[in-house]
Amino acid sequence: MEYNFRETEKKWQAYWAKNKTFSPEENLLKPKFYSLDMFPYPSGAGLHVGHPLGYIASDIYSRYKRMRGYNVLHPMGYDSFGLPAEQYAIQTGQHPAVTTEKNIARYREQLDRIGFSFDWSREVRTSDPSYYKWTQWIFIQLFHSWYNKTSDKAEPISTLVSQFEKDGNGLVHAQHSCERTFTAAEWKSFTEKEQQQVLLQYRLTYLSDTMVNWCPKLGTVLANEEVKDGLSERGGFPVVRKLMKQWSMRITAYAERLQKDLELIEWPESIKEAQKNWIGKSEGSTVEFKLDNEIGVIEVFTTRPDTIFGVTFLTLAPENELVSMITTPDFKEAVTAYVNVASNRSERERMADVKRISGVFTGAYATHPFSGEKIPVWVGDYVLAGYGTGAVMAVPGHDSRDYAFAKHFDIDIREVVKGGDLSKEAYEAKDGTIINSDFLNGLSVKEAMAAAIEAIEKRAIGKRRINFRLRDAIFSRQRYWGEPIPVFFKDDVPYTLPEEQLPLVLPEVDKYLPTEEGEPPLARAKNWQTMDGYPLETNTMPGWAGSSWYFLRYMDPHNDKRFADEKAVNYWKDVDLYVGGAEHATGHLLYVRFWTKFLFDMGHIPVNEPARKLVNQGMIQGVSSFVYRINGTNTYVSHHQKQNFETTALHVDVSIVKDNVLDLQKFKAWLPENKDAEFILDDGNYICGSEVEKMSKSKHNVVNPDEMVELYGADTLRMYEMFLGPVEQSKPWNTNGITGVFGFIKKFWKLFHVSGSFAVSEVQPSKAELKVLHKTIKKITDDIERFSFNTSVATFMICVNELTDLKCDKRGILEPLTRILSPYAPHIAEEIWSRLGNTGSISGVEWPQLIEEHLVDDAFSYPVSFNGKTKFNLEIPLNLSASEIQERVMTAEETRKFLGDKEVKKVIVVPGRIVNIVI
RNA sequence: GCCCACGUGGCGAAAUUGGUAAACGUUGCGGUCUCAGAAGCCGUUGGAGUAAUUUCCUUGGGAGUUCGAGUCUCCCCGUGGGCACCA
Repeated sequence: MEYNFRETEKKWQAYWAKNKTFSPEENLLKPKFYSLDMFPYPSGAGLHVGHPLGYIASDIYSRYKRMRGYNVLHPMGYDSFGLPAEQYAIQTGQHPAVTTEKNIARYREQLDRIGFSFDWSREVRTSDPSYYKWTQWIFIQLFHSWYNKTSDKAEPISTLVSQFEKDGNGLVHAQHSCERTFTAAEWKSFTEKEQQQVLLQYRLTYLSDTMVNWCPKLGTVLANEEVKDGLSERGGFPVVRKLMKQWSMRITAYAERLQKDLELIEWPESIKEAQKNWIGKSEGSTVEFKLDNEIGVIEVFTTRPDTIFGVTFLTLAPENELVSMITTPDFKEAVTAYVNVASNRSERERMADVKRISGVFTGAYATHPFSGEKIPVWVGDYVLAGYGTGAVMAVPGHDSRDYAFAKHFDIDIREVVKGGDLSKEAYEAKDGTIINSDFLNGLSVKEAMAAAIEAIEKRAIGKRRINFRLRDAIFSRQRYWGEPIPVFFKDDVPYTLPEEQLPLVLPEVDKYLPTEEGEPPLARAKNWQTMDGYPLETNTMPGWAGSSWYFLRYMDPHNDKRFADEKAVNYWKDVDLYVGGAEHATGHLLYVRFWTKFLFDMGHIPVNEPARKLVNQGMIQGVSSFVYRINGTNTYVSHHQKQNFETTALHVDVSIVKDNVLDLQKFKAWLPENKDAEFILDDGNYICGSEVEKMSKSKHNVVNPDEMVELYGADTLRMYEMFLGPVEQSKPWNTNGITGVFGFIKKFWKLFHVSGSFAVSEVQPSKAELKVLHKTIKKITDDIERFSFNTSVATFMICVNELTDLKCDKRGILEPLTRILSPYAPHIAEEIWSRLGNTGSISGVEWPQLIEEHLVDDAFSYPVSFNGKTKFNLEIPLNLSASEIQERVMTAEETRKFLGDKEVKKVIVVPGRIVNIVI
């Protein structure tokens, strides 16, 4: 009679696998629902209790949608290229493919035990050649494409070549990095090599000398989002700026669309906001300032053209080429010294030093285009070479950086927008009236902006312009464990491999380290370096390449003719529900949008965005335990006495700590160096310190789900993880409440038992029982639709308690209840479903119908308060449905008996709630 | 510095459109069962007053809108996240 979850869960997991219960049908007439989880990187630490949080939520939703008649695609796979496997390989000499395979097997085993409804026949692995064949194929498509700003989409490179042949590049409106202009005749006179070099500067993936984030310790370049505060995200090693020949992806071509299309998708505001910040669109104008002595002009970019009359100096970035040209002899020495110091400072130093103001006067002057005033030109490292034009018009009155600079060097500060107090700080608000500004006087900031831009354009000294903070994404990595870039070099110019030669398989190497000459590990491979005698590219792709299109591969994962068949792509289209962590906001989630838009432009897929709805699951954090070692000794001091000593806090494995008390025997056995450890105790116990942190192997705070499944079963684990709180919220893992959920499963099982044996009654349910059932159906349906699974668990508990009180044993109630429980606790639901005499899986059964009449009470009687005093009970006729009553407006006549002669216009009744009285 | 989110019992939390705040679980306390324990089961558990039906207070702080505010508006405080010399 006791519910045997171990046996039952194993039985049904085997059943699902054998019957392929969760493979979607080949039925294109049925509506589709594509439910996707971000696939995991299979790390050596195995799956921890944080991973399943999002997977459980999407699994509940997927199972629900299946019962609602949708053809559901719910796949899972592995993001199996990555740095940890490679670093492990460097240390042990073991091939990353071997460790990855082992880790995947472990993940799979752990995932299976939780009872997910994944269609494993569609599993993908990014490190599998049959998969990365198509990652390489997409790379080749990007290589052979350019971004035409006129049509506002990517086009084949051939359309660009024909424009060059017709008109040269003067009229081409493209996203590119080509600095020369040429005519059609010149184009035709170019050698093959010259033409290829030009084309490279237009391709959507291109090779160029780029300032990159070089991490010497990791021996590789890193993308901007892999660098945090001048240190590598993985490992925390210093990162320096370095000029290197690198592949990049021209994501900047899509900046505008990536920003604008955020409006079309149902993603969390915080993610949209993060992407907007990252893209960093700013609208403004360029302005030219003519330099004295006919040297030329300084072009600046400003978002505040309205403050142009407040300009009292110009500042150039130290790297700006103009600096050496304009500096007058008197200032040469100082300027050269300053530029040298600035260029030698590392990115990290410059960031750490934001507060320090530095700069130097060049001796040169420019003329203000409107007032004709002489404006001094300075050099300052607060101006970035890589943004805008590398030069700014300084308006100290209305920009805090210019203000600080002017104060420091005692430069004139001029007020041109009314509203602030310039003796204290710059007035940056875009709100106020323009003063001291000639033809702009009296206008608002907004009006002045438009007027100033108009005047600038009229005089042809500048143009309206939009700048983006977004940079092109560096695409090469000097690593082994990644997709080889399908490119060879002829005459130093890159060419892509013929598509029929894909995949370009990762070669074997003797060591996973760079060569002595500093070439990437792939340069070690024998019989690899050439393609018809031409050398192959030895860089590999970054981690995000494989994950930027995997959602498409699941649609048709075994196709070797196309990344996915057209029919499949047109049916499944895009992801309806995407669940994953918010840490990918400006990485994966931006790149997958970029590649989707590109594939859409080229006509390969019918959608412009990869995922309609995104839900971020929170992180389940670990509670780390600490021991305190007295410095220079092998003595550990208990938490409360540690302030008396100089100690170092060390992470200790959470499995040998219970309620903050350390198991001393286990601690001694844990690590060899602990064998002779001594302790200073509190009341005979060693008390550990604790802290909430991210779960990770190195912090020894990882809790695996296996243990929970073993103790309480998968259904309890699933419901408990949901019960912990909203899916979106991060929270530390604790098992305090799990007995409550475990008790629920047991009580539910008990409902089906009469004196020890399984039985249900065929008697018609009572009114009260039907009310409990339909209340629950309504609540659970609402909860699932709005992704509020924690409240569902509470609802189930209330329902079971009420039915237990009613001693309900009727099939008419218990059978539909089993159905709505099945997405949450599928194993016990399947078992009951089969014991009730049904064949087949409960997962294909229809979701029970909600009958609203059952929710209506026999009589409504509401306590009503009026003016905080008058109290009476208001009764409402029974013959109205719940929704009718909700909207029912009572007439004055009906209410007069309660409120006497007061003039009551109407009374609004909300079932179960207060009444609104309008007088 | 800028942008965003959040702040409710001892704890995790609920309150869906502005409508009885604290559902559900846990912890603690009391009881029942037991040789004993585990597991069940029953009662109680925001604060204050009361012998008691019951009354008053309470959603970080302050103000406002409203018949009515945890929910809406403004200011302040605190926590978390994103961006960070981006002109």
